[in-house]
Formats: sequence, C-alpha cells, structure tokens
Amino acid sequence: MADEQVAAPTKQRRISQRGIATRERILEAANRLMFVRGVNATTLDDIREASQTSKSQLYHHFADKQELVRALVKYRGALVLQRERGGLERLRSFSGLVRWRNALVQANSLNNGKYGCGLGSMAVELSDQDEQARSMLSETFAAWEKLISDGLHRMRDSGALRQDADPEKLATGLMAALQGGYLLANAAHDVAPMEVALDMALDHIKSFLTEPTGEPTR
Amino acid sequence: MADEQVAAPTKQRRISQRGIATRERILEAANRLMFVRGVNATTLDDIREASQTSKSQLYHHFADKQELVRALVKYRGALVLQRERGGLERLRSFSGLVRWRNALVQANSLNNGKYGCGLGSMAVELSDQDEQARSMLSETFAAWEKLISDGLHRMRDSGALRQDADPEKLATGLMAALQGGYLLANAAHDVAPMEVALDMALDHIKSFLTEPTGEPTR
DNA sequence: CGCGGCGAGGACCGGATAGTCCAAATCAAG
DNA sequence: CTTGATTTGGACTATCCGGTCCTCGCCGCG
Repeated sequence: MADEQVAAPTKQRRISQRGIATRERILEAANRLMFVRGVNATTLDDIREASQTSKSQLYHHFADKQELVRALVKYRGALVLQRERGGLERLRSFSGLVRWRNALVQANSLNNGKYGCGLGSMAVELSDQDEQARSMLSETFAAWEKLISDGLHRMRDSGALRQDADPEKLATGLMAALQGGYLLANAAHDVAPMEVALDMALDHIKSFLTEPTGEPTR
Repeated sequence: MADEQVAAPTKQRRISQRGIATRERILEAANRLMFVRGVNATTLDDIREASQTSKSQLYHHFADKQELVRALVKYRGALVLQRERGGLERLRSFSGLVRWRNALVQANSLNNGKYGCGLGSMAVELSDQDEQARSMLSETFAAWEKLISDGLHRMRDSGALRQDADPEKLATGLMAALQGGYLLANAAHDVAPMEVALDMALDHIKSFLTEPTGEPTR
C-alpha cells in the first residue's frame, strides 16, 4: 500500500461538464433514496433508475458501491454542514439557539419524525462495516459540534454565558440530545421526543446563562 | 388482519425440549452477530453456522428472515428490559441514577463505544423498512422510559424531587441523551461523548432536586 | 418394539444484485 | 474535419443469499 491515489496526478482524466452533471445526478439520487430506505436497502439499480443513468455510468464515476457510499457520506456531510453553518455561524444569544432548535424540529415534523438525521442513521448503519466511512462521519460530527461550540464561545466571550460553562461539553451534550431525539422520534413516528430532548439540552445551557431568562424555552 | 397468532392454539404443535433449545440457540446467535454487524449485513448462513444448526431448522422455527428479525427484536427487548429492571426497579435517589449511569458507561467502554445500543441501532435500521418491528421497538423504548420515570416518580413522592419536576419528560430526555450518546460514541469509537451526554441529562435532573448535592456527578 | 410426528441435515433452486464489457455516441482540441 | 478521449447504453455474468424440499433421525407414547 505504498502509493494510494495520493499525489498521483500522473494521468489526470479530463472531465467534461456532462460528466460532472451525471456524477451529481447519481449522488443526488443516492442521497434521496438512501435517506428514506437506508444505505443497505438501496440497490444500485434503484439509484440507476432514479438518476436516469446507466450501469456503466455508475461504475465510470465510482469504483464500486462502497466508494459511492463514501462519496455520499462526504456529499451529505457537506450539505448538512453548509445548512448548519447558515443557522449557527451568527449565533450570539440563547434566543438564537432556540430559533435553531425550532428550525430543526420544524423540518423533522414535516415527515412526522421519520427517517431521522441523515448523518446519524448513516453513522449507525456504517460504523460497524466501513471504517473509512465511520471516521469521516465522526469528523463531520466534530465539525458540526464545533459550529455549536464556536457560537457558545462567542456567547461566553460576550458575557452571556458564565465563565465556568464548557462550550465543548455543552455542544457534545446538545448534539447527543439532537441525535437521540432524532432516533426516538424516528422510532415513534412522532417529533415529540426530539422536542423534549432538545429542550432538556437547551435548559441545561440556559442554566449557564449569566442573566437567566424568565420566558420558557418554547 | 382479524386473527394474528393471538389466541389461535387451534393446532398446537408439540414442542420438545430439544426444539426449544434449538430455537434459543438460533436467537442467541442472531443476537450476537446482528449486534456487531447490523441486521441487514448478517446472513442466514452466518446465523446457521454460528448457531450450529441447519437451514431447515431456521425455517422450522421462523417463517422467514423478517420473522426471525422480529423475534430478535422481542428477544433483545426482553433482555434489555430485564437488565434495566435490575438497575432501575429500586431507584429512589439521585445517587442510584449515578450508579445506573456508571454501569452503562462501564459496559459500553468494554468495546470502546463500538456497536452502540442493541435497541437503538435496530430502531435506526428497521424503522424505515419494517413497520411492525418499528412499533415493537417504540413500545420497548416506552417501557424502558417508564422504568426511569417510575423511579423519578418515587423520588418526587418521597420529596427528593421537586413537585414541578416532570418525570416523563425527564425520562425521555435521559433516554435521548443515552441513545445519542451511544450513537456518537459508536461513531467516534470512544465512550467520552456518551459520558458527557449522560452527565448533561443527570445535571438537568439534578436541577430538580429539593436539596442540591454539592458533589459533582462523577 | 413399533409407530407417528417433531426435529435435523443439507442439497438444491431462483431471483436479486453487484459488477463486467464492448460498442456506439458525444465531445474537446488541433 | 479528424482524431482520440470521455461518456453512455445496456446486455451479460457471477455470486450471494433467501427460501424450498426431500430424506433421515430421534424421541415419546402406547
């Protein structure tokens, strides 16, 4: 295993616009199908059909199914992080956190809690069968948590959060509540558990505010 | 769907001790294998081999793979509830909750956070593909949460918890933290996130104690 | 000790699905 | 326009895996 594809642009392939578009179409279809059915329950033929492509195109753009799945992990991770960056980048107050919570709940209630978190379900399904996917997912979770903890740091620096608040731990706790909430909501087909879980985590963060708000979380 | 197998002993089969033992062996093997590889990634041949049985025995005791999986959901659910009953039935104090937390963390740290919760991973994997399994799992989670909320009710009745504490919501939050903790720990191959998540939930419950303990959670 | 039925062994089948291959179409560049 | 590389279509293959079936073995009962 001396030379991977690392630093081996010896034979870079020319890639046309059409090629890029096809690859994107495949990933988009895989993303959609695997979100509702799960990774293992989705076949390449399903993806081929949904993406209006052919078998050879799948294997032209991805070495095998495992590679496609790994690409999807990257793809979905980028999507989630981009979305979350929008909601968390400017986070400076507790009410901003509440708005963030409401947006997630709102989105998940559209399908009655079904399907859960696109990253969380992949993590459960893949962690025990693809080390590389697991590690990418773990990094994505870390990046996601960092978006939260960065916001909490800003709140602490501005004096909104007490000095003894630990942004990293708070972010991890919030992420766990979110993921656990997704999981229970998916099992129950009801967003309620997710709301309760997030409210617990927010209350916990609230207990570190310098000037406690009287208004309830929601 | 008028008559399920409920109250339909019209043609009760004689079942020998040997037959029962075989069925148990199959379930035990399925439980073990599907815990580490996941449900969909485990084949009937794997189970056959691990349980030292044959194909016909699998189909003698279970109609098809789906039925086997459903039986496993029941089996594993019963195991977890039995285990949890042991740890929660006598719960009457916050320190009991801490001991319970420590036991779970301890158990999960034995495999460095891998595999997650036997129920949680099944819930993620099956919720989108087997409605019956999903509903059984949802009920099992409810029963598990009830073990917790019953304990919290006892604490509230005895005056340890304030009257405005909501045992059901606290139990749901704790369960979500637990499941989310399992998930993140599995993705990270490290129990740390699970500890942080559980500590958050316990701190939250602690905030409802009538006489706050000075000692930290762990 | 023989009979009936449950339990067990394992070969076999069929379909689904990942993966291959080759020829045709399309495209970029000179 | 020519040429060579990329992209595409889709038939084909190999294999895995769920599920079937037939036979024999074993056990309990009369």
